[in-house]
Amino acid sequence: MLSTTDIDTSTEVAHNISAAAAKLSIDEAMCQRASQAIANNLQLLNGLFAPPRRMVHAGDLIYQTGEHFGNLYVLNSGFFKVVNLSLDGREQVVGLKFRGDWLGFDGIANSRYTCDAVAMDTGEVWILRYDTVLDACARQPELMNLLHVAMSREIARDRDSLMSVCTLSADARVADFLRYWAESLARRGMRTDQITLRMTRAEIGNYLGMTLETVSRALSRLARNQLIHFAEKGRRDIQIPHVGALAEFVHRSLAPAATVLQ
Amino acid sequence: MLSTTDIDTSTEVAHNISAAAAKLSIDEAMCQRASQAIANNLQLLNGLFAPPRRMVHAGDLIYQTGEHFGNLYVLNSGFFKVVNLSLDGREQVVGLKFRGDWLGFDGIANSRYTCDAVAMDTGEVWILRYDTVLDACARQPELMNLLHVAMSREIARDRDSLMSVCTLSADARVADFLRYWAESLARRGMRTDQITLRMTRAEIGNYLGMTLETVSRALSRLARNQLIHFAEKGRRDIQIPHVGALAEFVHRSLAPAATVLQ
DNA sequence: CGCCACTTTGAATTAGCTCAAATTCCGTGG
DNA sequence: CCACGGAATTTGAGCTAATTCAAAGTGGCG
Repeated sequence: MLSTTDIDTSTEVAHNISAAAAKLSIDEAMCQRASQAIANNLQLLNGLFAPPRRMVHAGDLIYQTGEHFGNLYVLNSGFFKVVNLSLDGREQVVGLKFRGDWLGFDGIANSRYTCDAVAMDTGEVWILRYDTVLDACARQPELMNLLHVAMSREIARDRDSLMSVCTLSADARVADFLRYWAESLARRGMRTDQITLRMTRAEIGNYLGMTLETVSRALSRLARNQLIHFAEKGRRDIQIPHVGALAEFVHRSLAPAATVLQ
Repeated sequence: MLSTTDIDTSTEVAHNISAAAAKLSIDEAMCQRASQAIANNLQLLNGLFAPPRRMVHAGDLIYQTGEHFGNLYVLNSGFFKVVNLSLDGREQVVGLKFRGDWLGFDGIANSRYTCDAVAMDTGEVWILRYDTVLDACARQPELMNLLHVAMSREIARDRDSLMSVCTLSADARVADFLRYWAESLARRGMRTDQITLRMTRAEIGNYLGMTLETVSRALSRLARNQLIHFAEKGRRDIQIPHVGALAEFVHRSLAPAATVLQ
């Protein structure tokens, strides 16, 4: 476990806790609402812009580091990864995107995209010209809010990723990754008992800041402890009998000693 | 070094490289422009809103996890940290903020702030009601752009943080942290040859995903190798003879073997 | 001036990495 | 439909970077 600095937060701690709880607890009703909200948002965008669509397949680039910025993208279906590239050749998966998510915000600041956006499966991307969106925003407060909420979510999610990488053990990080993936599906009305990872162990490891071997070992340990099961054939399909158990495991793995994986 | 997945980016690689280069190279002229741009932005905001100001001191909370969202904050002076809290009590420094930066974007998505924003020194914060900003945005494209650019920057910066933590060794991470801090000062027209860290080793370690001892050792190694010097008295003040040398060290530490710190 | 928080440094331990080999999977072409 | 080959995965063994634990040193502030 890594160090946690002691930062003064004496006041309103109880308030904090209950608010933080809101980050986590995921139930059926919430998922339905989330799914409906995503559908509504897509409908709103469709009504406003009737945007051109692009079908993509695994490996297709939506946009690329250094490319001139001009479009934002909204994902109607599919699974996508965002890959940061550094000068010295490092590649880092910094985000995963699903139906209803936006792509391209990183390009606004410098009129160039600062990462690659890559499809991990067949999907449909809606293309919105940023200029057009801005114009519409000025007239449609609802749209402006939608846009800001999307950016705000991305900021909050990125921070959670950093916290994961900085504070969790490898096993917990993998468990948390699966929980996040399942939860992302749940919020979009998809089943979560059986999920198909669209990423290799190497990609997962890259995203989580560990080697592919460590990912493999962590998955094996989770399976040995019944937190997940592999489908008979193919190790890309993973059964998650109870998503809550993964969250619980992450929590448990923070406790000083005692009950961890075998 | 951690794994880097092989992701297909065969096309336009040269384009990528030069674009990625733009992320890094920092020169005098660029800093002057950046500093001027920040001043202009602050002036614009002041003209539009004449926002109420708040003087803060080290340790003061600007806002707190769970608190109802209503304001955005613009930093006129000072140094600030953003701290993510998790249900289970983990604390993670997820961002550092300086003059011209905004605080509070994380609150837009769920009408509650999802982290704490804390002053690390004396400073002045401008308080903007989000409603008011939205109204003004609808009439002032320039303001809307300003806001989006600020959010976009934050997204891009968060990704860079994640990449640092995931791909760099402890020594390189500390060096990169110092480089980032110095560069942030440079972009605001402040001197960078002698900087004062406003964070304890524990806080730096938390931010970088390592223990305070590792931070201390890394700083000692950097000093031993003349990349930095400690002021005669007090280990909070650090001299950086040549910021570029830090970037070069980070780069060098990525090379398979050879020349690393002693 | 003395306390307390922060920092440094050392020694021992360990989580996760590297290297290596065996196995499984999947797409392709016969 | 099946055989083949390359890519992905698993697992083991040894190693190393970073952690933990401990103790001494230092500095700022009341």
